[in-house]
Amino acid sequence: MSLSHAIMTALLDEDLSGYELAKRFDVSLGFFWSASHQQIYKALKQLHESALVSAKDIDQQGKPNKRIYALTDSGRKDLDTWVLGETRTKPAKDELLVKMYNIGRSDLDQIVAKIEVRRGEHVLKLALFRKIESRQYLDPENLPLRKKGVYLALQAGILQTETSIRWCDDSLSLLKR
Amino acid sequence: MSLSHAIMTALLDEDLSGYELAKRFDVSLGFFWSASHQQIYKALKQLHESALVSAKDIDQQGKPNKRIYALTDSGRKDLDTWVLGETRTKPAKDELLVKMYNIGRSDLDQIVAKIEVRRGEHVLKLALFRKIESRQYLDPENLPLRKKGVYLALQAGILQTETSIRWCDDSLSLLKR
DNA sequence: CGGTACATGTAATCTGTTACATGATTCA
DNA sequence: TGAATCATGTAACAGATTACATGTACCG
Repeated sequence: MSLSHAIMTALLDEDLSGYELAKRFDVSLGFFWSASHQQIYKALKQLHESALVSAKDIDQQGKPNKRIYALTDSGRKDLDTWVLGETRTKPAKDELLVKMYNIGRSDLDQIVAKIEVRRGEHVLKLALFRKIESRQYLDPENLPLRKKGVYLALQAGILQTETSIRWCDDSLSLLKR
Repeated sequence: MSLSHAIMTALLDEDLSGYELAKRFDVSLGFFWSASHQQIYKALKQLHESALVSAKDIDQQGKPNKRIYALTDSGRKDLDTWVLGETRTKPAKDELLVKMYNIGRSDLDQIVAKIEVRRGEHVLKLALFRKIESRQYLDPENLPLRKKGVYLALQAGILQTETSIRWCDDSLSLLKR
C-alpha cells in the first residue's frame, strides 16, 4: 500500500494528526494522491504498529484530544527504499471520456453541458494552483533542492489542468453547431 | 460499477468476447478506463444475468470456444441513462509526483532517471496515438457526430501525453546540474 | 522446446467508498 | 437553531490486483 508512503512523505515536513493529514490530502499532496480520512486513520494505525511512525497524545481544552504522528528513523529508511523502488502510476478513470464514445446516440446537448461543467471546475482548480505558485514559488531556479521537487509537482498540476481546459475548449468548438 | 458501462460502450460498435474486450481495454478505451481480464469476465457475467447483454457460444476448431456478447435493448437503455447521469472522475494516482516531494533527501540521480523513463514511455504512447489519429481522424470537422466523440477522447489522450512529456523536459532541465 | 496468442475463469487479498457514530465549540 | 470545524474511528460493501488453473495451436 503506498498510501502509507504518501502519508510518510507528508510527515517529512511536520508532525501531524490524522485530521490534519486528511486536510493535506484534500489539497496539495491530495491533488496527486487522494485519500479519505477513513483510509488515513487506518493506515496510520498500521504505520504505528510497524513502528514507522510514533504517536503522541495531546490533550486539548475546548477541542477533542488528538494524536500527533511523527516519522521514526525506521520510517525514514522505509521511505528511502520506496523512493528508489518501482514507481507505479494508476491512470485516471474518467467517465466523461467514456461518455464521449456515446455521442450521437444520446443527447448531444447534455454532453456539451457536462464539458462546460468540467471546464468550470478546472478553471477554479487552476486559479488555486496559481495562487499557491505566486505565494511560494516565484523563483524556482533559486529554490533549495528539496523545494524544487514540490514546485515541479505543482507544475505538473498546473500543466495538466491547463491542458484539460484547452481540451474542453477544443471539444466545445467542434461539437457546438 | 461503471466498468459495466465502459464495457457496454465498447459493445456499441461490435459484438465482442471477453477476451476481445480485454484487448480493447488494453488500448483505445483502455487509455481512459483500464480493466483486467478478470474484472471484465466477472462484469460480463453480471451484465448477462441482468440481461443488459446477450451471449452466444461459438464453437471454434483449433482454438478454444468463445462467448460473444451483444448489447440488448435494455442494455442500450441503461447506457443512455448512465450517460445522462452524474459523471465522476477519479484522478490519477502517480507515485512519481509523490516521490518528487522526497527529492533532496534521497538520491537525486535516481529520481532524474525515473523522470527519463517516464518520458520515454510517454513518447511511445504519443507515437501510438498519432498513428491512430493519422489513420482514422485526419479530417475531424467532417466526421459523423458519433465519431467526433471518439476523436475528442483521442485528442484528450494526445494533449495529456504531450503535456507529460513537456513536464518531464521542464523537470529534467531544472534538476540536472 | 519455449514463447506467444487464443480463451475463460476462481480465490484470496488489498484498496477504496459509503454509511454510521459521537460530541464539544464557534459562528451566523 | 443550525451549520461548520475540530477530532477519531467502525462496519459493510464495492472495486481492483495478484496468484493460480487449464489447454490447444502456431511460430521460430
